[in-house]
Amino acid sequence: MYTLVKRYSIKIMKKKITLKQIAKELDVSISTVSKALKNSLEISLETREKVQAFAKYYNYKPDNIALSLKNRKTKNIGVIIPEIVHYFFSKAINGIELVANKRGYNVIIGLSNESFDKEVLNMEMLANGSIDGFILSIAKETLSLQDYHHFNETINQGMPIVMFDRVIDEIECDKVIIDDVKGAKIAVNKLVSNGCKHIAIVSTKDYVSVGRLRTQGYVEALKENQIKSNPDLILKVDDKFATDDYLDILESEISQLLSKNQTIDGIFAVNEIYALTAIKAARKLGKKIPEDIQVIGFTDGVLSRHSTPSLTTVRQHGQKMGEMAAELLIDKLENENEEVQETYKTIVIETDLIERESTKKR
Amino acid sequence: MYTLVKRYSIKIMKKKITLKQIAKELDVSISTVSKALKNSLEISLETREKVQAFAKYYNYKPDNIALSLKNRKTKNIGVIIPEIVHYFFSKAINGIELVANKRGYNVIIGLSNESFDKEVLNMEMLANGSIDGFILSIAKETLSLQDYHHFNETINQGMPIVMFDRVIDEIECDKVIIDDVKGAKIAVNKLVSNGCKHIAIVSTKDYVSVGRLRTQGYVEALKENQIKSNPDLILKVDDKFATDDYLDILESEISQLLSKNQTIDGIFAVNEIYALTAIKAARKLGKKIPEDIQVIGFTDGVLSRHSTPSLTTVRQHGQKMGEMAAELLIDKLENENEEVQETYKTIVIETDLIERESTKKR
DNA sequence: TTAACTCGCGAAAACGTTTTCGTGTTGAAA
DNA sequence: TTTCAACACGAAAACGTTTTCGCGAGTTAA
Repeated sequence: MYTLVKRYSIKIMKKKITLKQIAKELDVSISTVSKALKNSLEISLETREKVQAFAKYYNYKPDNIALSLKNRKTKNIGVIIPEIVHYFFSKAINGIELVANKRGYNVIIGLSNESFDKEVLNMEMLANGSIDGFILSIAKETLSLQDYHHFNETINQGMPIVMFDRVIDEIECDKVIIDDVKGAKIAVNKLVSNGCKHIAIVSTKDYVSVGRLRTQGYVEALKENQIKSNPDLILKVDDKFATDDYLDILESEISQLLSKNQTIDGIFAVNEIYALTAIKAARKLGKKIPEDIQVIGFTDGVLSRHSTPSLTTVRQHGQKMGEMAAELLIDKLENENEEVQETYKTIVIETDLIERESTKKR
Repeated sequence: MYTLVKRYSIKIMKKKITLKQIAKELDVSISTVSKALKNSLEISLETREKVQAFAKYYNYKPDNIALSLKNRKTKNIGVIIPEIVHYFFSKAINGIELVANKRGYNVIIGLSNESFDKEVLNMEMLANGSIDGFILSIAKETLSLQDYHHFNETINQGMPIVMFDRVIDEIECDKVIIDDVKGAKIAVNKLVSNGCKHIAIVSTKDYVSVGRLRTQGYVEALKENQIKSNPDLILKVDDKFATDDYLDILESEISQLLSKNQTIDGIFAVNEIYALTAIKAARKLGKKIPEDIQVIGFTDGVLSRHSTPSLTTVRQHGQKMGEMAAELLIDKLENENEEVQETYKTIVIETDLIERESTKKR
């Protein structure tokens, strides 16, 4: 890494201009300037035109901070997510930013890195006036600690929260989720109708709610198809094994599962990495995908589309979830006055199945 | 998509408390409260303790907006990037957020979606007091239009900008870049020393500076290795073909290149998608990777690691770039007073080669 | 001529801080 | 007793807006 340094001469700066300066220049009062810029009929046409011309020339724009202080609202929304280098979450932010921008709001990002402390810190940092409301998805550590005081305190302060994807039932706020159980059922049903008799699942430990719910959907779907669920076929791995450093451990666990249960002909994995690792492990054991084993992953991402074979997935619509969350939050922000009786919505986004090469064509 | 609505009874809100309210409750002046909370010796120990206890009980925190107005700084930095669902940019944000948070700053995200208008709009929206400075990477449309007035205006207003990755030489500001020419040379040299005689490049049109520079590095590296560069082996595709909708077109272009030049035994691609598509096309033509053709991609991402064969890449250190950009910006923000003679730095981050399965082991 | 009105504008408060500059009270030194 | 410093605190300005209210000058109607 090296550095180049250049020196430049001083530039004539055109600093931002204020109402006060305009007033002084034109020899009128601040009030008059303010009203003239709003085209108030209270001010004579002559004065209005003079002020507007001057303001335009100097490219006057009201100061956001002063406006925020006056109006007691910032037009910023805070987004706290576990990580950003992640297809689903970045898609969600994309959706949030889209809607926020359209409706005149800015988006402030805070990353919890799945840590409880960082989540709390980030929220405290933003809750002191920087934003009007939160959109968030809860850190895994918070979920396992089950300490939700920071959410409740924020809500009690009168700051609205919208949770998405990783939510907690007991917290009273708007929520945007997918039906994990149903999504898992769709996947398992697909495997069954594609002829699979012995379907395994690669899931996370139960404290990650999405893992728990998807496992539940798997079990229910089997039952509905009159297939006896076999505990040996349920693998719950520690979720840290989805990070690159632990891929080997993940692969060997899946490998063991497949070796001990040679009859497995279908795998449902609760995320992309698990699914791809399962395919890798299966291949090393001489299995062909999808001929010998068919694989479906939950969570659609770039990997699914570009892997070979490409992966059949349950699509989560991250962007849509972000959009809905933003709409929900801004609706609440802009109606704050009238409503007395609070109502909270939970929006459930439908999942759908993207069929690719890891399942058989029918 | 369906919606559940729940109703809850009204909660007793603990709204945020202000200095004024504390002052009133304790029957002292606002100034006294302010000083007491800062533990100023001007205030008697007794009063200080009383105020601090009260403030702690009511969880007093100074209002950020009021502080911003008073101090004329927001402790927010604005980040404008072309897209966020993108490994490199999300890594960069990760780095930015890391440093910003550590140094007490928040990060406001604006997405240009590669559009000039959105870039301008986003910057105007944020420049009116919401932030103290910008970190940005320029939209492709802006690069092709070569209209940079918004950057210059922002800088002239006295608001610092740090550009990263996609930068413009003529703009006077701090920059964080990689040495694209050098990175390309590293890749091509690797192919040459691995025995490749006929190396092709899959690049973008020249107005995308990184494409142009990497092509330049490719040409120079060939020359340095006494290999005559063959124009037929240089494919410059429209960069929109990197989006999923146009993958087929991209693939057929690469296919043609390979069919017409059967001697090709090495491919250097300026991004991950191009590289993976090249592998796909080559395989369909019966070529084995890396035995028949070795492939190296610029830009390391998730796909490179998880594809089969995994892809040898030139790593770009997106996170590092983000971190450096943030440090640079915040350094500038916190030194604003003393410096008169402006100096601008350009930091060049070294690239390195990650060897994976798409090149031969030596 | 006077009362009532309209017109055009300015003063001031408010939002929540921080900080400078008083000011009244106390105690001690002269 | 007088003088002066130290002490403990308050008033007010400032940051940049918006908005309510008041006020003087001019116009109209009685």
